[in-house]
Amino acid sequence: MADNRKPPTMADIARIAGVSLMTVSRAFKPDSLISRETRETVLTTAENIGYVFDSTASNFRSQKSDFVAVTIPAISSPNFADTIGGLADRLASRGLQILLGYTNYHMQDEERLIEQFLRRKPQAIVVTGGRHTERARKLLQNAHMPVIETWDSPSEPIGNYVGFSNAGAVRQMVDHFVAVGYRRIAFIGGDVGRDTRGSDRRMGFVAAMAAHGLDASRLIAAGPPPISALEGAAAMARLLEAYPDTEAVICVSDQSAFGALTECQRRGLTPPTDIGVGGFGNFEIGAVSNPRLTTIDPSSRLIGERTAALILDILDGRPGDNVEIAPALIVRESSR
Amino acid sequence: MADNRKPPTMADIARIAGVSLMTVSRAFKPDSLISRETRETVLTTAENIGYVFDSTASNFRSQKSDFVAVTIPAISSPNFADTIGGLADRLASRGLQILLGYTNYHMQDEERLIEQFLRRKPQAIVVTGGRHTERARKLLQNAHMPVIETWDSPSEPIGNYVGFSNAGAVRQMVDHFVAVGYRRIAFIGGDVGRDTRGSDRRMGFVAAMAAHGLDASRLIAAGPPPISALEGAAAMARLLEAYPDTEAVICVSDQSAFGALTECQRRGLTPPTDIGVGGFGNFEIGAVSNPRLTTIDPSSRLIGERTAALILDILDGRPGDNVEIAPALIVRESSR
DNA sequence: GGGGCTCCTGTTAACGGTATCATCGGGGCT
DNA sequence: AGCCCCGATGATACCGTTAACAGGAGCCCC
Repeated sequence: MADNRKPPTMADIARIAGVSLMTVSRAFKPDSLISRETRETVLTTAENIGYVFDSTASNFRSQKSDFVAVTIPAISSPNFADTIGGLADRLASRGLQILLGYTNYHMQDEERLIEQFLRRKPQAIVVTGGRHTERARKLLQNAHMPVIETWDSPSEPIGNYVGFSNAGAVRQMVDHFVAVGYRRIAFIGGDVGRDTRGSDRRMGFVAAMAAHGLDASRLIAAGPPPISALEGAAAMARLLEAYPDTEAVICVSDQSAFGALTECQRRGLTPPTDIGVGGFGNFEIGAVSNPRLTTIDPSSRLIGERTAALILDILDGRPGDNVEIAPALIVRESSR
Repeated sequence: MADNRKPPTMADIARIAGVSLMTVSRAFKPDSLISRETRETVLTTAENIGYVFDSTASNFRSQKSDFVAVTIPAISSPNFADTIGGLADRLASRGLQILLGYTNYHMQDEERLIEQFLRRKPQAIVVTGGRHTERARKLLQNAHMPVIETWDSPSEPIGNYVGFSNAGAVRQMVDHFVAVGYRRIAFIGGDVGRDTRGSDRRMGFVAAMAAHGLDASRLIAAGPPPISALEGAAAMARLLEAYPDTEAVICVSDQSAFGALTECQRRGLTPPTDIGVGGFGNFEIGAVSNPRLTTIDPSSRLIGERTAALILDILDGRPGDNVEIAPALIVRESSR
């Protein structure tokens, strides 16, 4: 309990416990060769003098950290939070810690984050999406560590990926809408060029409409992503003014879909008969809204878990296979 | 571009650029004593050979990291996400990086996280709430670094705090409800003993009701925190079965309040006349629901910004003052 | 009795930066 | 001229842990 100037080190423990420094070090590694009682003596001594293990020194000497670096667009999105949760839980069992950063949906910020993270020599790096700045791509390629892209199914992956085609997911929704009879269908999303997953969904919408021989020009850009429920509502208002005969709307997220829904109701339009509404993400809000929202479930948590498994596979020298997640269309009362 | 076995170090740069190792080191510190052109030579060389700065070695030698450790109950809560956002943005300007962990509303998990984080020798540690395990308190007290508790106004702070009285915030809501005429008021929260901020709000409810001479026995525990909208709806159903004459309900969060609201509407009760509903947190959902939710705005982002400022004050040797945040009551259409 | 195990412990040398102090050239001042 | 100061650079030691290797004790088996 003595409060000296310097915090105690393993050398102090060694001296007090009457063993060598190396023995102290071994006492802190769970699977190392050391007798039960020696370990107990060491750990007790450590506890007594208030020793705190120095991860920095450990990482430095062994030339590898116990970090896995992860970048996501926004902390506050429930989807990405679920992914992080699955990832963190699975990695924790191996003593790996998440180093989390968010990009604000800016590739430039992502590049900066990646650069910062690489300085820590993480065991692996996980990024969201398959599009990055030129420099970021180069950094990742030269990083000499597992690189996992998530939430997308990139045509030219840097390393591995765990994700799905955002365009394909929206196609499912369009197919459903067309099948139940909607024809004049619109799309509400964020501004193009920032949120690449949102852009992909928009492109998927256009392609799917074209495949059905339908007009795909009803596109509303609601501002920089992520677009909120309020922005979704405002976009819905603009949509109905521009195209009053719109029969259905597909939104880039459940958040915005919920906003669009409330705007419809404010105007006396009752889903699903007056208008069909679809979202994306399977957020809780879509399950409690009235009517509940038709949506796409991207299996956010599963993405995280599979990413963790993939990382562990690669680190253990097993082959790391890309994972194609199959997003599920969930039909609820907001569409026929 | 040569892809040797070992990644290049400062020594390699020094050799190639024809300067000493120490000069290379200085070239990477922004405010160090080095001529403009020497620095440029060094940095260019570094870029050419694909050098990546080793933060671990740097932190190790200088015996201080550029981390600030932060624990929050859950990643997915918009409130904590905003706090993290404010904190991270302000700290980034000083090159400090957030080391984030979540406790799942478990003090035990928090203790484990704190122990893990302290091994990294962060510059400061930020925890959510003012209640911790005995051991966690001790660890923090002995940590020899700034310790900030947030989202609470602890009676016995470990170090400093940036927060508010959760009980006091709820008192404002009760006062408002009573002032506009509600009397038989209930409270919906999570199970007691886990989420201490939620428990504090519940206690604040009971105390405030007592102060008005009103009965405070209508307390519904809706499960382990955080309680979702669906759980809020279920709790509302139970509440109305147990106490059909309830005039108003205060919920521990906007999420649960929104669920409660939908359950009321499902039963044909129209706020604010048939029943009053209040939430907590000023989430977006309360601003887009119909009717919009009366709530408390805890200034989540401000908490993060003030926490960052407090940390920088202390690190710079300035006096660090505790910050009392004043949560604002926002009256909307869900209450009279 | 000796060779070859296994199990445990110790010795030594790093890992890649930075703190610290020394050195050196040149300009301004007395 | 002599002195000091200042900006720029270099030499060296060292941060706390672990990799790698070297024993030594005890045991089994031929």
